[in-house]
Amino acid sequence: MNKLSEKVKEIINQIHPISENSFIQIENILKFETYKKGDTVIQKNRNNNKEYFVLNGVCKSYLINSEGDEVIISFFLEKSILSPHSIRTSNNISYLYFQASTDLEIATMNASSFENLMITNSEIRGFANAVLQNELILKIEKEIGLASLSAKERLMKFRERYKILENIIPHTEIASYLGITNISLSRLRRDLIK
Amino acid sequence: MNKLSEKVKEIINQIHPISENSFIQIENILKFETYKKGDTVIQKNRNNNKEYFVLNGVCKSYLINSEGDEVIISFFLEKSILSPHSIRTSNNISYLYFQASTDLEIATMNASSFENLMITNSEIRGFANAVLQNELILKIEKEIGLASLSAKERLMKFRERYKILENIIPHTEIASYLGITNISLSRLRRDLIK
DNA sequence: GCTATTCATTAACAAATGATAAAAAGCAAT
DNA sequence: ATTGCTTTTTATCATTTGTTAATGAATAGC
Repeated sequence: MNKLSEKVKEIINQIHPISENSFIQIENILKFETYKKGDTVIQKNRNNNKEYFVLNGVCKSYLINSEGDEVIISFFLEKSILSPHSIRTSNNISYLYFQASTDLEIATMNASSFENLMITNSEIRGFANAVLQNELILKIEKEIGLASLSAKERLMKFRERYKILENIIPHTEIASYLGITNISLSRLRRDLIK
Repeated sequence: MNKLSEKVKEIINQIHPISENSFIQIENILKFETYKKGDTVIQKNRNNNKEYFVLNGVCKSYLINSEGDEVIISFFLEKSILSPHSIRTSNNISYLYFQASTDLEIATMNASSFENLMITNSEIRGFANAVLQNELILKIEKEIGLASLSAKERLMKFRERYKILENIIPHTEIASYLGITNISLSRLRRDLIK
């Protein structure tokens, strides 16, 4: 097995361990892609029929709000899975942008092929459900943070979860993710040094 | 077909129309329950193996944050579907509270039976995926609201979506849902009268 | 190395939101 | 109707966060 497949296996087993046999079924439909920093991985309102594993680098998802500003929804670090196809598309049309925040190495699967594996293999179905659960748990945690924590507390939590990002990603994007202005972020960074 | 089944059919077709034949498969596993205002529908950390349709009344989901406060996550109005089992439980253990905000009429399905229908019937699978998508879309919309709108704008959006709620639900809960204090909510209500 | 450009910080002030406390309004039980 | 209890509003003041503008730091391209 090549090194990249190995990494996919690691990601899967970290979320929901599956048998070697089940993994081989997944491996058979894996493809690999690379993106340069700034490249669009998935374009909003365009066709998309893939599932994604982030093997190396950082990817972000975002939307444009009614005032025309980018709102960062999520960061996907190395060794993680992008939001599953079933919830980020409707009729294969994406309703989010996904963009490479750094150079990216990615593994993909055809979403229909994966859906077929899910149907026939209960282990893989279990894995897919675990991914869905994790997605929602993350969203709820973020929601609770936005609804009930101060900006300073949100930044502290962000630092726990996304240690490296603060040195890699433009602060404007981190601020957007946290729901504050980049000026506020700068102020909080100073306050937290003390 | 009884009136309650009819209502379930309406809910399903509003989200993702399915054939009469597919609906009958669902109807076969429907059960009906009622709750009094204030009753717990699903208890956090307890076993749960059901899917839910809200036929009448309003249900809320919430969590207790680290400061011990209730944080309202969602409201489920009449003719809607509770967050699907797959994403609100792990090994059938719920990680959210669901409570009746008003007297409730509910239809339930055994989640495992429904999963089997999903596996064998692609229409029902399509319906289930549509429910998942809607769930995530709602979450993202809420997230964007919390991250990029003022409290006043969030209240205005809330009023568009949940017209009736402001006269039914304690304002403390609405405030919690909006991520503000009930005092702020009261202030905003006054400001918006002008 | 230099310049242009973007990104991050700082300052000063304005606006929004929170905290506390008290008053008013609504509601339920008698 | 009266009492007691809960919810909502109002007022005052403190704190947080946003806005605008200016400065400083980092970076890419030449």
